[in-house]
Amino acid sequence: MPKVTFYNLPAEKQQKLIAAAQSEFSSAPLAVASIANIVKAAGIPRGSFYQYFEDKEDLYLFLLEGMMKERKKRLEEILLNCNRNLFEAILEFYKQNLQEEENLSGFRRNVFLNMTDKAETTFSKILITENMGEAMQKIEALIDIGQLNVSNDEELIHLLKIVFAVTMRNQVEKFSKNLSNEESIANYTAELNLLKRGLVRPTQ
Amino acid sequence: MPKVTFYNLPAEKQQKLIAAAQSEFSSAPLAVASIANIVKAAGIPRGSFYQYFEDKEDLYLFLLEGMMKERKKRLEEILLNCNRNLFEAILEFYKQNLQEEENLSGFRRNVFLNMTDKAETTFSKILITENMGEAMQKIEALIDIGQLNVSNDEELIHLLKIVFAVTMRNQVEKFSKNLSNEESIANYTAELNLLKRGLVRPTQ
DNA sequence: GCTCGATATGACACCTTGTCACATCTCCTT
DNA sequence: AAGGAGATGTGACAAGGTGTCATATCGAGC
Repeated sequence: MPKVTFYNLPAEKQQKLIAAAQSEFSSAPLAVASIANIVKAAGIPRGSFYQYFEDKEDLYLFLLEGMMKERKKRLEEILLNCNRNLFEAILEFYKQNLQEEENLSGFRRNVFLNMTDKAETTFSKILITENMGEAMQKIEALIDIGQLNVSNDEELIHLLKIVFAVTMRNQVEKFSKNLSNEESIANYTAELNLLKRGLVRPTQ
Repeated sequence: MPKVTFYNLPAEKQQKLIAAAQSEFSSAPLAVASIANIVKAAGIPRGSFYQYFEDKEDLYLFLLEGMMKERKKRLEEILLNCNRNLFEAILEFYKQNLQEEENLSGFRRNVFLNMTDKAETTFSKILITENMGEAMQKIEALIDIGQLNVSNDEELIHLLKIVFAVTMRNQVEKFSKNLSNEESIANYTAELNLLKRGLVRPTQ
């Protein structure tokens, strides 16, 4: 996370640096992106960069967290619009993500195609707030648990992790195989339906 | 993949290079590992390295593919031992993986914590052979599809992709949160059970 | 106007990668 | 046995990346 000096910067300068970083991380994955390019685009000297962030990854995760928070907010809105139906909402969320990615920068693409554990942890906060208690109440306000085949909080967390894993895999596949939006949505829908009804044939 | 010159090398020299690479990639993820260390450990000049492999990533994916093939073979054995029951077998497979990782090199750890799309694609071949036809027949020889809640090949592929995604996520979580084997197996078992019975409460 | 801690700056040491001109080997032909 | 062509081996090197540090500058309080 940024150092205090970054937050003390005039908002304008912060934005310029963020924009420069977004641009660089859009055209190159973390390992390939260069600080030289970022500071050049932002118009700051190299030494200053290290006043604001620990290193390249620090800045990267900061951007990622910003994106994640914004996505989380969007998902929560969709959930409320879908009567708290998790599966309806997550599909709509997925569709909207693909839509946005059509225009949007390649940042998400690079994130998905190079998923480090730190990025994944940051990302998983979209769906999963892990710590029991207060956070669970918020989840239960957003998701109609009555519809789900779980009997306690622990199972609910597992369910969310499953949905997260499947969603991520489809996103990655979309980028890595260059699927069309329609193909990807069809795949994702099929997998969600499988998830819903169960992978094992019921014994009668 | 390696160039022909690599395969023309005496087996001993090949092995030394592979061992050196394994060691380097065990102590550092792809982006951090250095060719200098590998060639030093293998006792070959830097220039030679580029006769054998395109670059660092080429070697990395080659190692990964070797590991994947070996894992795939192991999974197939387990499937046959488990009467072709996919879920029983995949759990046993998971357990054995954790066991091995206790002693084994940190290579797998670094792979899981830094999953690029290329690595994931290589890896997904453990379970999924994608191309229809011949490959599907092999899958059907190994997995008792009668137990599964699918009605065609396409759905079967989706099912396998789901299982792959969930398995991967648990592996990553195991490493990234430093879970004990027992914790990780308990989580994985819980998620498999959820998958089997379905995430949505059946409407009566 | 002075002082001191915080911030800004860019030259620099150190490290990596991939290449290339040149040396050496291998094996076929004569 | 000599020659030669193509494959392979080799390490010095250019280009470029990272993080640091000595030094300059700023800014608030007295």
